[in-house]
Amino acid sequence: MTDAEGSAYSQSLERGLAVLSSFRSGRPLLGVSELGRDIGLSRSTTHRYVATLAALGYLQQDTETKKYRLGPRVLDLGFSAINSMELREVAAPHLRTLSDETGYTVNMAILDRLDIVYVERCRSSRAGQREIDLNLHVGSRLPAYCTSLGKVLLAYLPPEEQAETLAEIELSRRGPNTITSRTALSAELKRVRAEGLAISNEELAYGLRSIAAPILSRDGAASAAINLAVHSSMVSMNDLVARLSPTLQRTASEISAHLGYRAQ
Amino acid sequence: MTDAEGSAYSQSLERGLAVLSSFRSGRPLLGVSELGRDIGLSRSTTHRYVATLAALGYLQQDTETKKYRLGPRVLDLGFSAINSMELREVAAPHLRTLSDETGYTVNMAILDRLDIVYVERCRSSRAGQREIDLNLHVGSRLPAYCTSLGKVLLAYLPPEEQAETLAEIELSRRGPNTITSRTALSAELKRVRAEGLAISNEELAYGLRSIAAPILSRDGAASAAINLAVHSSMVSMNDLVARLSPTLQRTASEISAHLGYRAQ
DNA sequence: ACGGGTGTTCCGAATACTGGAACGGATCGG
DNA sequence: CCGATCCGTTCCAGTATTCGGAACACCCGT
Repeated sequence: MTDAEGSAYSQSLERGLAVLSSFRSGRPLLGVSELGRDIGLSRSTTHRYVATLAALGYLQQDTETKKYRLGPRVLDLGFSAINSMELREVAAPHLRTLSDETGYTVNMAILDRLDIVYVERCRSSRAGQREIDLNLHVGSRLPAYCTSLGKVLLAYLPPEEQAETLAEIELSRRGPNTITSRTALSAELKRVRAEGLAISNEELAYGLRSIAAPILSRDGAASAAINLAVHSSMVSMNDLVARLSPTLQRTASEISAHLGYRAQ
Repeated sequence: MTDAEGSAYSQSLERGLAVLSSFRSGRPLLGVSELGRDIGLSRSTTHRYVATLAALGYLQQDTETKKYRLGPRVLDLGFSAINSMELREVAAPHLRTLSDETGYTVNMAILDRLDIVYVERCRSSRAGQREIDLNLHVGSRLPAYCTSLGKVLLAYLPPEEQAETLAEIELSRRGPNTITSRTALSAELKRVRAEGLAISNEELAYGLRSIAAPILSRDGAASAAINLAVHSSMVSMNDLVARLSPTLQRTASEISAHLGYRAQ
């Protein structure tokens, strides 16, 4: 096991982060033995990582059970990540305006391999409205291929990268209209790229419609995408595209412009 | 340098996390040399950590500048942290209701040593209202001693722990009414504990008023606090306490009850 | 009292880590 | 055009750091 990953690699760091990553949702409290079993390390080794993480504030030990939970220090990391995006800062006020003007929920997401990751979210201020939730919040992940945000982001990938990505995607059915054929998806992405607008009509889940537009950076790449999400009982597809897409696209262009993008 | 921290400590993990932590707000793009200088490591050693973090998706290399930025993987960590709190899930709907009822911004925070960390935030839906922002969002930190949330959390600390914490706090002036004497703060905390309500009248910043109440867990400790924040031009102090504190405290009690707290 | 679970500590062995040196590229100013 | 100087990256031998088995103290249900 001399150098499987190349010599420029820190085993300890990888293992320590593996410990940290074991604390996903649904497993908030973990013990040393349990963690060791998960990762495949002895209890003593695991304990050293855990102790280190605890000393640094990334983990906290529960005084009763002696098990560990994530510490507040971990929040810092996550939010440095979000805030290090000038993107988000620039976009936030535009998104709020868009949400207020339309009365619908607005989201912004980036692409991480096959997933999209929500980085900003403005819920509709319209009280009493049927909420589309799915337990979505900043940081949530969804598969790219069946969301309007994801399709925009995929569409603007450089050709080779897009091909590689598409090859990895597993096109499982998620909603009534999920695209399950690779050729159909490829064609759809071409269309999205041409129009600068992606539409998802119940591709992710029943009752869920959305349209999305790209945020373009200085070099013309899509660094993020924004969408408008509505419940199908509230807005028809025609209405969504005809009435709301201009506003959405205008907002996207404004944000792009603020980020230094110049249309040629 | 044999064992400064005790033998149960992983140097590599600490250093790797130090690399990650260097990416705070305002420094989104860092190079290997720069990082090495910050932490006090050679470029080669730093590079190994950086390469490891990049391979795992915690960092991304900018193709142009060859510098590194935080990767989406870091978001996962932060959000596992937040979501691993049943606290937050239980509280969210109550906070939304409270915000809708009152029309003001509602926050929830926990204590991390001398700071409070926001873990949930419901902005006032009342359009056009003067926004109190200070660039606050989930994950933001503020000093505990000059915020209503912080004073509640400090007030409910076990006596010894409270004493230790107070000893560490630096009481620098932040707003017109910041408490800058340790004895005054101690007396104030006693009052807060007795009343179950903390008030901050321009202690953190000019024009900022808030009241906060504790969320109590099964063992009677304050696991979090919630507040109502208003602009001083909008609501008088009397109004805030007389009209809004009952609603705030009721909401706090409801959340506490949901978490298993039983008043005796 | 027992067996099996836990978190924790200790230790010698060994391996994964360290940092100086060197390479290749980019960017600068002369 | 050319050194000078920064950068990220790779290589390497020496050793500090990490490894995991064993043992301890503790808690539990039997």
